[in-house]
Amino acid sequence: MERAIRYSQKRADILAAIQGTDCHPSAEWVYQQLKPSHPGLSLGTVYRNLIFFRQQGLIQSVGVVGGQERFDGTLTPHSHFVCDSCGSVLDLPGIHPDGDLDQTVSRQYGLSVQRHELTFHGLCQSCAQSQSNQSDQNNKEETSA
Amino acid sequence: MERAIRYSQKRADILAAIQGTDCHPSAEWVYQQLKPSHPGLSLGTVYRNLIFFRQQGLIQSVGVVGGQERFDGTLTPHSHFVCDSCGSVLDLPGIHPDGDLDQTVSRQYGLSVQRHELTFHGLCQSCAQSQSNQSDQNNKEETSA
DNA sequence: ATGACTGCAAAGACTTTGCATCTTT
DNA sequence: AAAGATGCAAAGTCTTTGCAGTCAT
Repeated sequence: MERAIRYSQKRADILAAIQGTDCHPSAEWVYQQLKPSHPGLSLGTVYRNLIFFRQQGLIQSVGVVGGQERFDGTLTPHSHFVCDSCGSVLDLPGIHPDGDLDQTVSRQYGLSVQRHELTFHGLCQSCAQSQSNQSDQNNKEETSA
Repeated sequence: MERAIRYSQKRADILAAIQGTDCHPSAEWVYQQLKPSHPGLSLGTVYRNLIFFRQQGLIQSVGVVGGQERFDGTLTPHSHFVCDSCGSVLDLPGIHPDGDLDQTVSRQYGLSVQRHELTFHGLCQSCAQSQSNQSDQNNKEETSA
């Protein structure tokens, strides 16, 4: 017998929160986002629904950034950029390897490849800027010392 | 003043353990591996050295698999395969995107890209096999019931 | 001797889970 | 009414950290 699925208002709103942002939220972010409209919301419920949505294929995980798992409501193929300074995650819509790559790797290595992730790391625009300001200031202090 | 670095035997052995395996070990794995030869080893020391080696650029992180961070002593460009069933991590030496890709993304999106990771997911050979055996058995049970 | 490294254990952070209660169907 | 979903809080995992003692230079 199939297990029935009930769409509570909270469940729907948790999914909508993920799908309605491009910040690749963590469980905590979703919880804080919905707390005003759902005062009785529990963090455990958010976690349980994230697991549920991922099992249903409605969202995917972007991986763990700074100790927290981050999620993505966009399912079309795309890559990600992770800022190693502030932890922000950006979509890179145009960037993705060939669709045949999974099959190529499967054959070449005798594996059953189902998907791949291409993730870039570095500094986002604002972190790169503040870091260069920082080093400007350090240089100034060094030379004036 | 530069901070002096002292190479204790434990530190050297922790690094050697990582560099001497292709299993992409976790902190716990390194700890269990070295415990026989270093009975007084502490897990905290392993963690501290992993952080140290990564800062020194001697190892890199493969990311978090099944809740545990996994490390890699191989620094040449290559991709990884993660088995979503057993959590094993494999190197894919031949597979890696163009070297220019980081620069392309930097320009296209106004970011300061420093590196990228290409990671494949699916089932390793042995997990794919046992899973197909499992479903064979399930089919048998269903049809005979 | 100095300062870096380590062991130990406590603390921290994130996530999962058991159970009673509430909701959806 | 039945079964799924939730709240709450405890527990579980992995990792970090403070402090006192040890070790390399």
